[in-house]
Amino acid sequence: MAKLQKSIDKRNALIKATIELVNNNGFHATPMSKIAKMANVSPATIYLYFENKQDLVNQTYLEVKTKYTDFVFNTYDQNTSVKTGFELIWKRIAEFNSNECEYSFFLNQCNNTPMIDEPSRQEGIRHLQPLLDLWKRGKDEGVIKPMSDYILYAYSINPLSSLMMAQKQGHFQLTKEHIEDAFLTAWDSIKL
Amino acid sequence: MAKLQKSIDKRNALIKATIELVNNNGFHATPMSKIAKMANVSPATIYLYFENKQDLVNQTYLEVKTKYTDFVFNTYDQNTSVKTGFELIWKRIAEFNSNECEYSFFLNQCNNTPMIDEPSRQEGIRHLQPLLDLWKRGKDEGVIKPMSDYILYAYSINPLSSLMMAQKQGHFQLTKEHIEDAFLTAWDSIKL
DNA sequence: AATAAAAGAATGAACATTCATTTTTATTTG
DNA sequence: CAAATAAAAATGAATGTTCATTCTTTTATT
Repeated sequence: MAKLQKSIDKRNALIKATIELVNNNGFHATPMSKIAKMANVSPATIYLYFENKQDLVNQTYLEVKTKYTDFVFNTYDQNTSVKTGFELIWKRIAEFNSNECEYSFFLNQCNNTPMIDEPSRQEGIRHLQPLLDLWKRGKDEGVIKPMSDYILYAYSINPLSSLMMAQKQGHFQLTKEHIEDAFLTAWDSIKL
Repeated sequence: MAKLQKSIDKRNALIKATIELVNNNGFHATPMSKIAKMANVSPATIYLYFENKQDLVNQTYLEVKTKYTDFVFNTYDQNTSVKTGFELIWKRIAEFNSNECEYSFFLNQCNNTPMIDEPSRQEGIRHLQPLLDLWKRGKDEGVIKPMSDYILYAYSINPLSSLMMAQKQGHFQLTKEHIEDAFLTAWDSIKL
């Protein structure tokens, strides 16, 4: 195997291990030694790839956030109605939450704890720009309530995280119908 | 001051310090020594009031959750329409989130991380029973969508937490109008 | 043979918890 | 009521462990 590929594999294994361990134990209860063990690597090797633990978790966050937004905006087409555009994005988010539960859970934890440092957090938010642009257009066209983006987000996107969390904790099983209901509810709550 | 009173004061100071420090640093980045210092107490004293760190944070969680539900259901009257009942509860939750930001933030962090152990988490959930009962009645009367309580919660209650988090991070300022908008949105999203 | 990557063991700091004393409060006795 | 004693509460320092990070040596690649 080529040298570079081997390095990438190691880095990926480290990031994967970080996600799994942090999801189960939280950032501070996840020792570097365990991350190393799970990635089949010596603790010292982590420091060839990352500056320190904070850097490891920051980079993990940005990597996951990038996977998220790449997936979410992949099918998005700017040249549609606001509603259609929103539906495309929303359903991709739902799909991601459902299929990539580990990633979603990790992002959720990052968003709700002081685990990630501020610059990385800011950069993570910037990835959502296409959705904010769509909402801007929706407000201009008078089809979306003229509310703060934070409120729109809180009402239409965040519920998906809550559902995912509830599902992860085994409280119930999300079905296709749930998703359809939830989408209509989301749209109802932001449309004019 | 009476002896017992003195003890309660110490315990309260410890719980207050725990909330503040965990809010800012997270559970595992909050050493017992700092909690002790902030409460003006020796580290050893903590162990007179709590078994260990996990017990301290579990008890803090239940205490805050109790404050929350006591406040939230205080004005609630079962003998009203479902909508009125929901409005009473919802607006109290909004008020609590807004006025007791520290408590809300703490609860939010507890709900989104593996910080609290499962039995305490379960007990915390049980406190919400009156709201679940109201939803049951609403579904029976045909005024609330026949969806899982988790979805109802995700759509009508969780957004408040998101807004509170956004506000705490200084992204925007919640006003009376925001709250009113948000309530209508919440009701729209669960009513039939 | 030279260089780069990786490893395991070592280091030192931070931490949760306990221990040995001291201080405060309550109780008994003259 | 006051002095003496017992009990409880509180403390600062000590303990043993865990951990992030670094150092030195070994292994793989060029």
